Amino acid sequence: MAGVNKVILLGNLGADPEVKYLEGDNVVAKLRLATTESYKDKTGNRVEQTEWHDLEIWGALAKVAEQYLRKGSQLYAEGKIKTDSWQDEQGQNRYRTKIRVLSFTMLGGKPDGNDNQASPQQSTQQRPASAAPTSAPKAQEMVSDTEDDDLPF
Amino acid sequence: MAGVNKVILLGNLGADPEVKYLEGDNVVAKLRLATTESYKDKTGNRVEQTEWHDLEIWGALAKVAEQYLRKGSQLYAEGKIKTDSWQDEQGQNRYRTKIRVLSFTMLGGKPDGNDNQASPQQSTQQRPASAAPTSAPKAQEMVSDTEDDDLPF
Amino acid sequence: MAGVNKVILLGNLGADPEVKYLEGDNVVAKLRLATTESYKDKTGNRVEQTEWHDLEIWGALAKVAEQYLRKGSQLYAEGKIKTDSWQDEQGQNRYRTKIRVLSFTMLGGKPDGNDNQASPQQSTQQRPASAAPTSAPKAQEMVSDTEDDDLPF
Amino acid sequence: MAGVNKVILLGNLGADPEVKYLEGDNVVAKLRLATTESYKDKTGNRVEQTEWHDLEIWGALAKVAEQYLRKGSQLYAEGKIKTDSWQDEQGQNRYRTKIRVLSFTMLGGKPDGNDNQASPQQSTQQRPASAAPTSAPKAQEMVSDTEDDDLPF
DNA sequence: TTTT
DNA sequence: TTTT
Repeated sequence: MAGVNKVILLGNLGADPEVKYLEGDNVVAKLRLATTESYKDKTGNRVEQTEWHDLEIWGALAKVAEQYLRKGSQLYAEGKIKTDSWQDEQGQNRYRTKIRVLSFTMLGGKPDGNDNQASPQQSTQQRPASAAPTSAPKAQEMVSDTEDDDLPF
Repeated sequence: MAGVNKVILLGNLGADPEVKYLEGDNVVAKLRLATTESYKDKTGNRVEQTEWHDLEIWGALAKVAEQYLRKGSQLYAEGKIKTDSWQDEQGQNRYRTKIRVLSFTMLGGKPDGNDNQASPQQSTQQRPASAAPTSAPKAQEMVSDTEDDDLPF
Repeated sequence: MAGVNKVILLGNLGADPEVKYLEGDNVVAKLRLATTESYKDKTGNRVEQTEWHDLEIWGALAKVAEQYLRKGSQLYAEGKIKTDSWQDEQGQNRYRTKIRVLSFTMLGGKPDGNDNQASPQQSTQQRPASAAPTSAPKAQEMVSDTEDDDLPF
Repeated sequence: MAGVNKVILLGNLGADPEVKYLEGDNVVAKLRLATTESYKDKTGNRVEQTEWHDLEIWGALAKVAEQYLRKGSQLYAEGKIKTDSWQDEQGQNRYRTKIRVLSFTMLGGKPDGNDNQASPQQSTQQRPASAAPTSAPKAQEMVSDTEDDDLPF
């Protein structure tokens, strides 16, 4: 049966995106996103609880993330849950769950550091010139993974 | 900042719920849910990809799950992502991600086995009499976690 | 700023889809979907409240709806809210809100009538032969609007 | 059958909230929220399309909205669709759809006007003293409708 | 007008 | 380990 596997997150980045350029013009960006929930415990004290999420963004979307997202950025993201499993050296099953982001939009949060946004020059330097998007979306657009990418997952 | 951490799943149970009655009248039900996605690969062949999710349900909701859900049941669930982390014996960081279900509704899928639904007697036997819900929801209602439960997580 | 306008519905169809074939090979299917909520009022009585939604599905998705959905079908749908407004003959502002469905999946609900599913022959008769999908999705797949359709809305 | 009727919106307010204090300590806040979508048309031009939504917030949540939300505020909101219908003087069926907000969180967007947030004094003046919340949430918390309110809808 |  |  067709299923639904949908995640909606709104939070802040714990660090700048980590971007890797792979063979075949593939790109992946990894993000750490914190979602904080605040509630009152039974004694009436306000408690904050933060959950950290590993996000993975592929393709053209990853380049947008690289260009616009920074540590501290406030982000709305939609995606799906993916759990990798493997056996470690001790023969034990290991699991790691991440969110495959399919679309996101940057919100008003102010990123960390001096530049409130990386200059195109800067980020171009970190990647092959051929990877430069010909028509980059603006910073505050909803960008979507077209999923016509034939990535190996 | 207040965040959003929301998961929406629709799939089928891989096994009957595992229910544990804890001290202090707490109950937890653990479920394995499969969400299957079907798409065409680049050669035009239809491919099915199944993702397995660990669901955790607490309190009165867990009792409803115990009573009505079975291996094969089709389920719509909403909840949030929670990742537990700890150090194993080798001192390595270990992670396990689950979905804390906050509401669910059972869909038309036919559960496995002879009884299409566990009899109240059966499931009552597995738990302290005091835990019997005075006014159980019907099978196909949207049931919600009130979260006034002060559970330790 | 980029926004989010997302609707998630799970309910039953109040009638068969109404399908119209337009010029230029466009197709639109209109559905009426009921979502029922059940809760206890202050006197402890269980109350059911049903909300009716106007769904609109375009393109290839509409053809899938025509082929597989029937009065009574249980449906999970995602889409976005669209409100049309116009002035009536009295010069008053009129509004009508509908859900533009972008993907859906048919659930286990049993449709009405003798056939539990319209035969392809039947539904083909109602539309131009050229509109027949070359590779129709199966009934219980998640089908998505590609939105490369350049429709006038 | 239990259904799902869920709306997720992220956008900006077109005006300050309109708040009404009703008998029996009930409060309702009405908001106009714009969600903007941006895409490229077939000629490659970027097009912006804005959808306006009527939001309705009840009870304690309404008071938080009154206190913190302003024209221009960026808002994430969850709720459900409600359509009112009635007959007008000409005997015609009329419909009006709104979103009953069940939780929201204010994002980083800067509200319009001189004060970036209404002072408690200001907003207290507009309402009966008895309506003052004893322990107001902070501006950027996710606030939720408890729905134990027995409102007539 | 659906469903349980 | 589910489902179609």
